[in-house]
Amino acid sequence: MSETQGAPRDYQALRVAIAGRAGDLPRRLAQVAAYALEFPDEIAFGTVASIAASAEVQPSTLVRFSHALGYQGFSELQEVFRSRLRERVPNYDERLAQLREHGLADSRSGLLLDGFLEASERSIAAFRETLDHAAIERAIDVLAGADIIYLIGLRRSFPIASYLSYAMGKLGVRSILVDAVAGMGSEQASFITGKDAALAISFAPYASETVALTAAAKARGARIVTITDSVMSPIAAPADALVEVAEANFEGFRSLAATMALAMTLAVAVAGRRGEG
Amino acid sequence: MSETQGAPRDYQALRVAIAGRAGDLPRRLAQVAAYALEFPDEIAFGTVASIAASAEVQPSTLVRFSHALGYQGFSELQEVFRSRLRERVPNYDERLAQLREHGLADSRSGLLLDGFLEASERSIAAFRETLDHAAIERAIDVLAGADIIYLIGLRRSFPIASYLSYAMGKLGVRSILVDAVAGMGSEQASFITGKDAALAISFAPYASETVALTAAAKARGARIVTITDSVMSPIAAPADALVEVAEANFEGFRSLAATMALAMTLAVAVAGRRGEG
DNA sequence: TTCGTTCTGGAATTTTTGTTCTATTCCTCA
DNA sequence: TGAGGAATAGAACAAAAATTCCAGAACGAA
Repeated sequence: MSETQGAPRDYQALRVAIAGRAGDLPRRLAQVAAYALEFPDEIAFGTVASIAASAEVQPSTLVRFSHALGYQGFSELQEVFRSRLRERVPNYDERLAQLREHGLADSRSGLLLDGFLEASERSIAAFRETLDHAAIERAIDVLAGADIIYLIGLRRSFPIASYLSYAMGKLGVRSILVDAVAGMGSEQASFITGKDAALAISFAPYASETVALTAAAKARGARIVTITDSVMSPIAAPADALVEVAEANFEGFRSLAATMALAMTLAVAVAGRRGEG
Repeated sequence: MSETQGAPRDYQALRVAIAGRAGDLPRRLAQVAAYALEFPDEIAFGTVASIAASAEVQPSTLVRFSHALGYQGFSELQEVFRSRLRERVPNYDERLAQLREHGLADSRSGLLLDGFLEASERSIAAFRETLDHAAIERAIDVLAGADIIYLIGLRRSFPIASYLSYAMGKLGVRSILVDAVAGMGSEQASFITGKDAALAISFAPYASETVALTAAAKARGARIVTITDSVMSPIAAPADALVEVAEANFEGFRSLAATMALAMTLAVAVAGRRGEG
């Protein structure tokens, strides 16, 4: 019966309300407030029990928190968090309309293409969020200081390495594409010296040749720049500079979009750095 | 206990699965399939009862639908629809905030990276708007009907060709990567027959070897699929199927994002088409 | 048509979920 | 230092949810 009044109906207003009251809230409620602002998606989709566990409070605390903000119960508060996601994912409706317009909505290849395009978008978005700018600067420093850059990337990473080879060639940066055709890889790599650098690119499951070539380059005194998907990667350890890229995948194939943009950046930035010096 | 296996874990893959099976599904399940593709938000947020009412089916039908797709229950399917909203692509304002947060706004490499990432996004968006679905279907038809697929792409297009070589190898589609190392290209291409197809990729300024190799393949009776940036391209004329892709560029380097997604689509679609037949 | 199989609707059942309640703990202030 | 009041944890409960089950309808094959 009784109408809920003071409680915000939309997410942005709720954020302001939470932030404003966070100071004079009891300990556990303040804890929930901080959690809510940091993990809104959890609040939107979780259950009282799961959120409570994740925020390390009791389920009843969430209900008290909701009451404190003027809601009748937790469900009412949760509805506001859900509305935020309902307020249309950007472009989503337009994209759907496009899909229909092109008659793709019900063809397999249309959905495939859409899936790969979206995986690329997600990769790019995720890379923006997680990227470590300092790491990229270090990578540029190492590569700009090198005499010759050896590009090591096989299988899925080979397109990246070969693109770098093309771009660096165009920009006048001396580089050698180490391809493992007929065991040539280790021979090519044997010319590497302490004045050079190796740019190793590898993603799970890490090609063993890439790991071996990187280790060999390191052993010969070259500096190592690594592009990979995790600090646990076998080519992470020898790296002087490590850039992490986590690509989204679709149908078992990972996007290359973020890594490719990173590769372009490195090539242009290294050329630029040298041009200055 | 028993693990769910065949069922897709991410939304885009699930869409493909639903669309693929919609044809051979019983009446009410097909009705749910159509509803799910049209109102994914409802599935993500609603309850079995509310969704059932909205889709005009019985609650049990939703559970049956989930089972039909390989899930243990409706909740498992719903989780996939929720993941779509969790992984939503941030909008422009959020991106700007990220840029500032990372302090990239005033470093050269940060701006470079942002520029290349944005060029990729623009390419993807533009491709979505201009794409010719029928052309892609024709390309898939030609490639699926071929005995061996010869992949022709040099310079900037070489990463695409080499990626296709990798993906097709993984998918069990016979292909040969024509690389022009030491003039080998024309020799490799000389084995091509009328049962084969050539997939030629080239963008302005078109590499003369690519043009020559494509013409040679055509002369030997092979069917030609072309990925290029204009119908005026020198490899457009001999094409049996032509897919146009216009990539955005930044600092003189064109993105590869849209072309790469197209390449992945072709590889998976061709493998899928062959799997059926 | 008849038989057997698959599909469907709706109620019954079980599980999960949100909320309430109360004993206990933690502060604050005299 | 101890009384009084607010805050909290955790169990108990009631409501709502997902899932299962089964009788009957629809469908396809013989």
